[in-house]
Amino acid sequence: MALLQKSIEKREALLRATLSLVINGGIQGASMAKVAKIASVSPATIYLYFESKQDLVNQLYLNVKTAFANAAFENHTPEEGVYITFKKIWFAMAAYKLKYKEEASFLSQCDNSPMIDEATRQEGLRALDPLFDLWVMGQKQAILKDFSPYLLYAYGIYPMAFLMNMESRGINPLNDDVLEEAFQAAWDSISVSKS
Amino acid sequence: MALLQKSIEKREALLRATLSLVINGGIQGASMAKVAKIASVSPATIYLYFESKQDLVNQLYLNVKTAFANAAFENHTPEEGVYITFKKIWFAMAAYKLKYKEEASFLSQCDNSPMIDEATRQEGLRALDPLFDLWVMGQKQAILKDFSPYLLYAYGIYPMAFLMNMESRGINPLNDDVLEEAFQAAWDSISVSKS
DNA sequence: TAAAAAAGAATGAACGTTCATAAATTTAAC
DNA sequence: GTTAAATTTATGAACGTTCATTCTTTTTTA
Repeated sequence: MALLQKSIEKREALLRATLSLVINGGIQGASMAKVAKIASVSPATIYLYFESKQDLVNQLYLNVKTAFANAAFENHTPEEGVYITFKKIWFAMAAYKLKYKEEASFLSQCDNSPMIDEATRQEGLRALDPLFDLWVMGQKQAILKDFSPYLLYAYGIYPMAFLMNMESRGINPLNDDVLEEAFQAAWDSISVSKS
Repeated sequence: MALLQKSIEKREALLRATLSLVINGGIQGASMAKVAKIASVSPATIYLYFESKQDLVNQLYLNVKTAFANAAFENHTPEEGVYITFKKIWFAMAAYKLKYKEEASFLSQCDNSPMIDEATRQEGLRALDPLFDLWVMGQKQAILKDFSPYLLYAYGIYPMAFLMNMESRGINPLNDDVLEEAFQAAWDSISVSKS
């Protein structure tokens, strides 16, 4: 038990080391030697926990994506209606990204680069299933536009990544007012207009 | 003159080679040796045209970003009003991204990774100045929401990158109808609602 | 023939990964 | 309950390769 605990800690230290290196220098900035050094471990030890560098990065991706989804759906209560539920998810996602900036930056880096296996990417996407269910529910009730789930995601969620990037670089700081504006824009883009 | 022409061609061959390697394997997939081979040139020759690998990638970024902006503002006629002008820009951008998928994929890869110098990134952003002018114009006329330019960009333009990624992976094919829907979502998100 | 451009070979450093070995832990015997 | 064998876990050095870049030489151009 103590052993298992120790193993888990070492595994997580390796994942954390990889995360911090990737966000600062991309995947080519995260060499196995550097990862090992930061995690206070021999390079060879990494291979007791991960098959390869690719496996290490894939698992990091799944880890972070899952944590993100867990945060997003922490108080998931679809019975409260589409608008309230979406708003909760949206702000929970924003809160996660603001709290865990490194993780958020890593995820947005992964989404547009060939760094992650396509299979792993697909697996990660499944963590967002509750959101896709909500799309369907909203469309049945004629609250959400009759768009493909990806189009709804592109406008409902994806822009957050851009805002977080700008926030991280200090270009466009986020506060509660800006967040409210952003949410309003998201809702206006995906919801059926009331005119 | 013939020499200059030849030089320009060789330079462009190098940029093209880099582009195709980066989009398929990220920046670490684009080794100088591979770039040289694809451009039918010795590795040493690259250094007659570019200072370093970083310089090569930076210049590629500026090249592509400029071409993108040129396409976006090709028929730029702000005197036609905010809505028409934005719609023209939006569809011109979409057309460029659909026609030059490799370039579009490269740009979206650059935007979320530390692959490009911050200074170069800033320089590239300036190519989009006409769009930012349009934001101001729209806000003065109370047509566009009173958001920061980045927030307007996040919802007006940025989602396109996501849609193009999905299109490229064959996950969510784009046709004229989907494009119209996407534009509608963009406009609804950034424009003052008519209620 | 002088200068510029390009080539290929060579550079040391860094890469991901593996190897033989050493330390730590568990198991088994008494 | 102690000890010794067996097994697991971890190591640092070393592997062959590939990296970005440079050096020397050859080819092309003016």
